[in-house]
Amino acid sequence: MSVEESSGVALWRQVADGIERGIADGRFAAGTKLPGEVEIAETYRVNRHTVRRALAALAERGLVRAERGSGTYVEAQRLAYPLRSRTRFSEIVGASGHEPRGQLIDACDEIATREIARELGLKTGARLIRIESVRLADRMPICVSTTWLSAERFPDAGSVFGNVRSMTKLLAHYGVRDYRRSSTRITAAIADATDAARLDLALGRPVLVVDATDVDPSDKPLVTKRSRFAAERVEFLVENG
Amino acid sequence: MSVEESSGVALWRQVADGIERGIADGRFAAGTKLPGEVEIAETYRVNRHTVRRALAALAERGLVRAERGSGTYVEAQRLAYPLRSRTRFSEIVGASGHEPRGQLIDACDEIATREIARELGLKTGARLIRIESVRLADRMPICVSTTWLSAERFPDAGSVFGNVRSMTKLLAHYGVRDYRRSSTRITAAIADATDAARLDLALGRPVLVVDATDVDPSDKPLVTKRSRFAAERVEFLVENG
DNA sequence: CCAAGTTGTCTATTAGCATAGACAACTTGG
DNA sequence: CCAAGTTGTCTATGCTAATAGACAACTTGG
Repeated sequence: MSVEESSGVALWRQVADGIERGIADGRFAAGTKLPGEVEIAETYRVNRHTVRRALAALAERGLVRAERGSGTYVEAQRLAYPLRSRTRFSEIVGASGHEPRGQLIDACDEIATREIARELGLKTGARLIRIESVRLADRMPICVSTTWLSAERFPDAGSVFGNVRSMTKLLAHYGVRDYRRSSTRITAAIADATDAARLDLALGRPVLVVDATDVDPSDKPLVTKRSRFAAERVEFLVENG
Repeated sequence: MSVEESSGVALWRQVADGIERGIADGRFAAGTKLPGEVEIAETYRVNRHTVRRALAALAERGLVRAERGSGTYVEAQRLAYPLRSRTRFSEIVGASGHEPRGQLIDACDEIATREIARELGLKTGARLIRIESVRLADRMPICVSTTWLSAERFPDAGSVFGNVRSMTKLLAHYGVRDYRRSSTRITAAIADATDAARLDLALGRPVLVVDATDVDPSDKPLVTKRSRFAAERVEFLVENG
């Protein structure tokens, strides 16, 4: 709690480290409000601006989030999202102790572009169903996905998804007992207005853009999708070897 | 080896920590010369003045010692000197992996002052033998001692010490099989010219002044002494409880 | 709607950090 | 004794840290 003088470690850094330790050891639980800046300043006996510098450093790293007029909150721990051959949103979220949910935003017919046709092993111009959905952990939106399936193989997929609210269940509905992730490409972008609204995210926040294709056990492509994850809510884990 | 920018940790502190780690893991052995300030500055890619700040911090803590015109040296680790009931210079030094040595400087007869007489349980004016000696670990002087013994009980103690060069052996020579430290008083002073010469110490460096009396198993006083330790070479350990 | 409490932003000042260059003072090896 | 290399000290400059105060913008609870 106390700060050292002339130690070669900046005061704001000492305060930031102190708060981070408080978050790590549970004194400041995820989602709760930190003490006000003035109170923190009194606790550490530093100027309020020094506290603000410390909080800014923590916010930069995504550990806390300041809400003007209200307070500064401990960010929920990022959802650990392993990228394996077997990648299932509901399983990953469930395993981390949260309740996975899916929500249909829109479903419509579309014609395959060359890229999507190649991913799905179809011919350019083949009939597709495009599903826009958002997936949540508890009530926190994690990602929005645009999913393409062959309209021939999965007729009426849109309304099916609207009922089961899960891609795994949708595929099971069409007799697909198992599938796996064949390819994953990751990049990042800035949330546009649509992303921001759907993810309940501030405009301009980073999103992780994931292009992925799932295939059945005989490597035949089933679905291809582009998902946009709220970067501050997830952390992809790539298992090497 | 590399330095971080805008981390809230001052550059000089990062450099100091780096050097300290080098000392701790043996890359810079005790007693050896550190690279020159210019070389260190190039290694860490900082200004020489920043290196000097780092070295000053280490010197302040006694880890290094700068010698003008020559270089900056890693201070030998301080000798751990436990202050117990059983305090034997040769045992303590030997246990820490160094070779203990004693050296007679001078021995003469003296008349007991009131203070020394009280310590030794004699009458003021009793005949004493005073021994001036220096004790070393390997070849490094650790302390100079002035030792008083009863001339009646330990006749010719001076020449005996000159031969055995150890207080324990001197006492054994007179049939004392065991003894223990009964009292120890510690204070500090500045090395005078005599201390400095005998301890191979710079003038003005601090010395630890220890007044102690050893007694036999029946608590009869044997010897009393005043020792002056080179403070930068020892570290007294007081075992509490 | 209001008052209290919160974060956000601005100006200003002081102190320390880091850099740069120059030279003095000293040691060492030849 | 000299030259090279070392630490010590001085001046100077630009930048960041830390402090202080004031006010704006916003949220919350009553």
